[in-house]
Amino acid sequence: MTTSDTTALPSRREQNKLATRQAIADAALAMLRSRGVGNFTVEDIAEGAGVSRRTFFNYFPSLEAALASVTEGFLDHALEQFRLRPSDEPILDSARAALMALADPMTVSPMAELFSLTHDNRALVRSELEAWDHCTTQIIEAARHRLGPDVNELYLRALAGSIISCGKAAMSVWFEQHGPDLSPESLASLRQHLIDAIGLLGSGFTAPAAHSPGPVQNPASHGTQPGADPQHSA
Amino acid sequence: MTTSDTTALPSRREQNKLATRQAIADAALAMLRSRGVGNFTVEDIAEGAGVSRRTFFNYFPSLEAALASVTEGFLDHALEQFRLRPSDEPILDSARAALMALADPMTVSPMAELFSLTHDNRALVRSELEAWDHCTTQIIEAARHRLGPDVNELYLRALAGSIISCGKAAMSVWFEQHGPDLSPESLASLRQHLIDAIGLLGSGFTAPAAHSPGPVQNPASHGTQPGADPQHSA
DNA sequence: CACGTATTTACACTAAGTGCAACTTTGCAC
DNA sequence: GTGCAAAGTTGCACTTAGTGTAAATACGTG
Repeated sequence: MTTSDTTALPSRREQNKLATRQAIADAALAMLRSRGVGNFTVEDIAEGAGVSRRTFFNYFPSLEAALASVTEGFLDHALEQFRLRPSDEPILDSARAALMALADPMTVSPMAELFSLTHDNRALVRSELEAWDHCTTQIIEAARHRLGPDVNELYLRALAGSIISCGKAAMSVWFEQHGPDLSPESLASLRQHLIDAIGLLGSGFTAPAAHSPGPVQNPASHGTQPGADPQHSA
Repeated sequence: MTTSDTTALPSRREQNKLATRQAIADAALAMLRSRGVGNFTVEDIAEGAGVSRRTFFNYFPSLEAALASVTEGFLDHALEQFRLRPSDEPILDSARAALMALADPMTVSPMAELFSLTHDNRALVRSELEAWDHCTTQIIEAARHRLGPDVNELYLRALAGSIISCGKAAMSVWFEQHGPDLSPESLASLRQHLIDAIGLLGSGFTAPAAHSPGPVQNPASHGTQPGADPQHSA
């Protein structure tokens, strides 16, 4: 308690660690930008961050992990929103609201860049998957906490996994359509994809629909309205 | 086309390759069994398979990949079942049927062993995730093929991802409850979990329910029936 | 059997990741 | 400020992963 700060004081040491970590992550992204995937080493990143190779490994277990920290930040943001939702809100509504926070320019920007730069790399994709998976377990924890200790474990995991899958689906479709375009229109489209995906989840995927259903107004606030007729055969 | 065989003839060379691949995968699993995760190298596996280290890398890009081939085989089996379903069947019904094939002793056995042996390894888990993810894209392809080229891409991806998530959830809950127990009762429980998970998905997760709802008879054959009342607020 | 092609292997090399001990910085008490 | 202990950084040595290349071996076919 040297200086009674307004909010949590990370104590110089913590601050420095955070700064170093960020410097490394930034350097990694910079390398990715300038040299392209696979054309630089951990040593390059360390040098770019003004730190020794050994220190790099004190912060990240691998080159890929350093890049995946972007995704982690992205997802942590959504997670935080989720935790802030009132606990009597239907879970899918909370999920929708949390995902909505991702469609903010500042938040998607690094993610979109990472998307466009990695696209086709094996090891990178693995680390991305790990980040999404970690987010899933966090949602499970948050939801368990919200719903009490007696919730059906299967319900919890299937739901959390599906929510994440919907988020991933929306992101990937959006990116495929708009690339790294962050214009308001593009972001509106991302938001709509997120809404639609959660809508599909809430209605049990009863409406295959045709190609792009266009910006349908969010059908109902309590997203679980099932589609009118379950005409999903060919 | 040297010999017009009844079905695809793998031609000695192909056979050998397959055999080598299998020998390597087997050796990897054997090492995992005998030494535990992290206590053996690629060289050990190669030696165990009677093959050079370089040859190992001709077949698998990493040690983890060799182990994940178990998971791949497991999921490929389900995928195959999925592709065999009539194309006018509701997708969730097909998914349930395909997942059901996983609850066969011969099929789960290696998977269950892998589960029990890896449990807590970082790199291993990454490769597992990759396998599930690969399966997701395969489902997307299969579903796209089934539903025609005009399906909403978001629908496709969100659905495929959710199906996989439900399968994963069922597997993990089952394993946590039963460990590597492959008795008929245990397998019946796995089947029920898979049915329940797809049921939840089909009904838009409208029923948090309490702990273990017990073996509910599969509610309806056309799995997409939404729950009676969408009462999912608190 | 002989020949062309596919596969395996040995070898060499770069880079990942880790343990350890020396060194530097920070937080804190006096 | 000075000193000290704890936390963090670095260099070094070492094992293992993963890849390129060219020689050797096995296979399929005439």
